[in-house]
Amino acid sequence: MNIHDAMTLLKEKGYKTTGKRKEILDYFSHADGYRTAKDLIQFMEKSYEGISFDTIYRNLHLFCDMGILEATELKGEKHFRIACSHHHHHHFICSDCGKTKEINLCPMDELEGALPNYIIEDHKFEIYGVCPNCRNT
Amino acid sequence: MNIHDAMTLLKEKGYKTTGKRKEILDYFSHADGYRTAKDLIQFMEKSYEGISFDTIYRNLHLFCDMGILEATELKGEKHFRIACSHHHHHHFICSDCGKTKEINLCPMDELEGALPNYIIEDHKFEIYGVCPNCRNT
DNA sequence: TTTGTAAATAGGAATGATTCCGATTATGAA
DNA sequence: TTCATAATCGGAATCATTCCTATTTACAAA
Repeated sequence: MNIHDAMTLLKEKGYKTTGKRKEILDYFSHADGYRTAKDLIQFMEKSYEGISFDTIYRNLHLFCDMGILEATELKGEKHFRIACSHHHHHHFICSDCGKTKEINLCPMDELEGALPNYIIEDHKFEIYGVCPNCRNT
Repeated sequence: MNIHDAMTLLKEKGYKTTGKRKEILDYFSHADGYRTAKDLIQFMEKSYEGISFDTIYRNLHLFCDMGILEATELKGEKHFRIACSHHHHHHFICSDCGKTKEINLCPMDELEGALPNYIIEDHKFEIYGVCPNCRNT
C-alpha cells in the first residue's frame, strides 16, 4: 500500500490526515524492513521536535489495526514494517539492518489435517541472519 | 533431559546444585509447555517464601545458556520450557494453557539454496491457537 | 472565512517485565 | 571444620510501553 492510499483509507474511516501521520508512513514506505518505535521517533524528531511517544505508539497501533503496518517481536522489542498485502508470505530478517527478504514458502500449506481438533489462529515463520549487504561491510 | 542429568551437568560445569535449582527443573519437567517467570515464581513461593526475581531470572538464563531450557517470546513476555534435545522440531503452542505439540516439519529443509549469500543464523516456526483440551472447556 | 467539536497531541506519570547491585548466606572442596 | 566463591535476597534501576489530562488541531458545517 502506498502513502496516498493509506491516507485515503484513514480519511474514509474518519481519522484525520495529519502531517505526522504522512511522515510516519513516508518513513516506513522507504524503510524496506523492520523498525522500532525508537527508530521512528528519532527520525520524526528531525521534522517534529518534541513529538511524544504517545503519538508514536498510538499511530503505530492504529496503522497495525488498519493493516497498513505489520509487527513482529525481535529481541524483546516490537518491530514494525509496511504490511505486504498482495499475498501471504514470510520473511528473512537481517539482524543488522532490519531489512527483509520475501520467502515464498508457507509451511502451513503442508500441514493440512496435521492438527485435527486444534483451532489454528495464527502462525509465524521467520528466518534470522545477516543479509548479503551487511555481510560485506 | 531429565532433572538428574541436568543437575549432573551443572556440577560438571562448576555450578552449585541448590534446592531452588532442583525445584525449578522439577517445575519445568512437569509443565509440558511454556511458562513465564511469573508462573515460575508463583510456584516457587510455595516452597521458598521470599524467593527473589533475581534468582528466578538468573537461573532461567543459566538453564537457557546450558540448553536445558528454551525460550520464546509470546505476547511481549518471555516464555520458557524444557528444551527438546532429541531432534529438531517446531511447536504448536496453546494460547490458553501454554502446552505445546510437536510439529515434525521444518520449513528450512525446503529452502536449500533459496538464500544464496545470506548468513542464516536462526529461524522460528510456531503455530498458535487453542488445543483440543482447552477448546472443550 | 469563521466556528464548533471530536480527534490528535504533548508531557509526564504509571506500569510491568527484566536487570542490576551491595550485602548476606550457603555450597562444596580442601 | 574452614574458606573461597557461588548463590541469593531485597530493593533500586532500567527500558519499552501504556495511561492520563490539558491543550491544540483538523475539518465539517455554517
